[in-house]
Amino acid sequence: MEEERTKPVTIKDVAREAGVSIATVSRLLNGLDGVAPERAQRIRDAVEKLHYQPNSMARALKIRESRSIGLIIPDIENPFFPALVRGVEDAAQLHGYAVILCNTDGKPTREEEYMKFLYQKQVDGILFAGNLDFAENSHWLSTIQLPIVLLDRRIPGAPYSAVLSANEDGAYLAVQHLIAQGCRQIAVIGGRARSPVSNERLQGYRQALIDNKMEADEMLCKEGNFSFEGGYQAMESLLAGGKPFDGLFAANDMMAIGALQCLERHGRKVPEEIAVVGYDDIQMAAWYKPALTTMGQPVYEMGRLAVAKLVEEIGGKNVVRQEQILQPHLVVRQSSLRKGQER
Amino acid sequence: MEEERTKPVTIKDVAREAGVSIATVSRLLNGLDGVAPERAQRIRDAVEKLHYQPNSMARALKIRESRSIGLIIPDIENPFFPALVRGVEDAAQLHGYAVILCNTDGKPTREEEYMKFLYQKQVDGILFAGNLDFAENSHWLSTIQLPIVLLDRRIPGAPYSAVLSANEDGAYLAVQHLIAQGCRQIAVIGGRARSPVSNERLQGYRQALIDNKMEADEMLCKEGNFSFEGGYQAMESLLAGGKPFDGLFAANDMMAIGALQCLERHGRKVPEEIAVVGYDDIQMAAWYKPALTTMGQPVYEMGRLAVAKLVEEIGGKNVVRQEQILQPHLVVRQSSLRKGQER
DNA sequence: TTGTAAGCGTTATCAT
DNA sequence: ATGATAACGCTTACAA
Repeated sequence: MEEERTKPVTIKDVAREAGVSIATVSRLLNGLDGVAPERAQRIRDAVEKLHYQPNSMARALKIRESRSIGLIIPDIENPFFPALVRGVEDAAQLHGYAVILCNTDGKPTREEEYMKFLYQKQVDGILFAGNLDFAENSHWLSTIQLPIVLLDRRIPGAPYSAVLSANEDGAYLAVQHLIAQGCRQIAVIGGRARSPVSNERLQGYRQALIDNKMEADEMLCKEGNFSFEGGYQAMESLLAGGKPFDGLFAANDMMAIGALQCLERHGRKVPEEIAVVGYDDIQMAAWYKPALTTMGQPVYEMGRLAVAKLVEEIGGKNVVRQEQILQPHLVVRQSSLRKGQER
Repeated sequence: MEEERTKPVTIKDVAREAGVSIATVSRLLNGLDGVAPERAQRIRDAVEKLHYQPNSMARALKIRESRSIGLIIPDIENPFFPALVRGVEDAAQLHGYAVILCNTDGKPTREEEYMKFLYQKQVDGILFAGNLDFAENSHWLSTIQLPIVLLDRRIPGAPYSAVLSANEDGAYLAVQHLIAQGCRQIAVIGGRARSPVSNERLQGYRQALIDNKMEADEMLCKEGNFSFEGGYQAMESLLAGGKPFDGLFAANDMMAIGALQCLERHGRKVPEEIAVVGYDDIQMAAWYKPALTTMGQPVYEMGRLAVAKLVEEIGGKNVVRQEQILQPHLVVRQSSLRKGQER
């Protein structure tokens, strides 16, 4: 019935079909007024008939915006990130942006590669949840004029807006809670050494000890790489250290669960002997046994806010650098609950 | 020292800087031979000096390929998908493709919207892990000439290649295992009614019953929407049904864990009273207590293979439609293990 | 209100 | 070996 098309249909085809110029088609499609109703209808019919879909590459090239953003995260398999990604994706879609997902494994080289990749891809902006370690010796990053919003972290010296949660406050609350449960020797497992998130949480831990006139003990401070295995190993080493402790704060839930698993293997009772608090409130925290006390964060909301801020910066207005800091909240569960056991 | 640039640097700038024509620059950058070594070096220096990054939009427009692919999935927060996404992402990156991530919540309308969105974005191909009824959409889908590879599902009537795992076989093995553990009345919780994945697993369940001369009982078959809550509700309804059963096969781990939680609430012993097998082998399956017996799939590998196939189809060669079916494997854990308790 | 035409930054054809 | 130059599909002055 209709002719077979093999080439994609362009604005030219629509114009020809409707018997108008391509400029008129373009105007109508972009919602500019000044197109006669009668021709407007003819154009709409043609669009319909030919299944015309504008080529967004051509459009992007012309108006210099691709309507896509990059999202750089360490690892989508880390249970903290899916909810974040979801928030980003939903908000981006609402604003009409496509999201290009990039996993870096936390490797600085991959972070830099992806930045360049995204820049070439002409993304309008980047949501960055990495460590930016490469930036120190990368003149390149500062020369390009690309809106960047930091997600879930503040990076000292990086001149970008950020959306994050109050990690130091959160850790402080977590440790306060342990103390309120009667813990007197509180061990801690941090994430990667250079990670700002980890450092802030460690800082909150220390501050809580100080405010409660307790001593921070180097032997009770281990590093766990934010992973299950890291948490397990750290606990192994804590136990081997011989220094007694009755509480544990882990800088994320994965490590907390690793530690829990190790404690169980060693026959140590949680929370009776050792009370445990994690961070992030991943799904598993609620389902693990014992259920894990942890700090919840408005992750999805963080994703949304970050997109909103990025879109704002892309728009060019309100380019004030700004940190949006959300408050985490304590979720008390079994792993830290010693009922009426103050001493 | 150098002039400040505010506009992005183009191939023109490089050409001027190197004192050659843009054609020569383009040739060098595209690895075509026929550029004098001396000039080649001048060009490379200019590229370096100006931090030139080719505009991939312009390139895409010209050569009609965007080097990006779309990935459509129901929900990144469902623990099955992160590993899949990871496999896709890694492979895509290796092939030089950007991945545009799209969450649909399993809603056919969103799936269709995203398809069109991606088409406009000029993706070179789509990896589709959704439920869209392709028969209804075949018209516009066939007019656009876009390579599509089905991921983790076979969709009846959809004329596309697919990478998936043998769901029917997997379910069959799972149920066989339950029977080997002595189960005689095996209940089942399926996913969404329209989901091909769910249907195949239910089919495997039924076949195993038939081959063992056991009766499938409608009262022991519930639907759980692939979610934790769905599994919980389904078990609630199973228990309320009054029909006794001593085994459960759930079409995914989330539902299995929901069911486990419900069983625990009701004080039913697993695996002694009821043995449970799930599907997917998500992280949590190993850590839940009791640890969940489940069917593992080479998820990451599926992602990789799907990208490989898609890239192949984009390349235009070997456009034979093809199903790549990977084998799932049984992971026996505590939730189904009745030691020597055959009867 | 409408059309013509000049780009956007590339690649590729054609002379030279 | 190299350089003009014409596309690619779109937006947008500028003219009419």
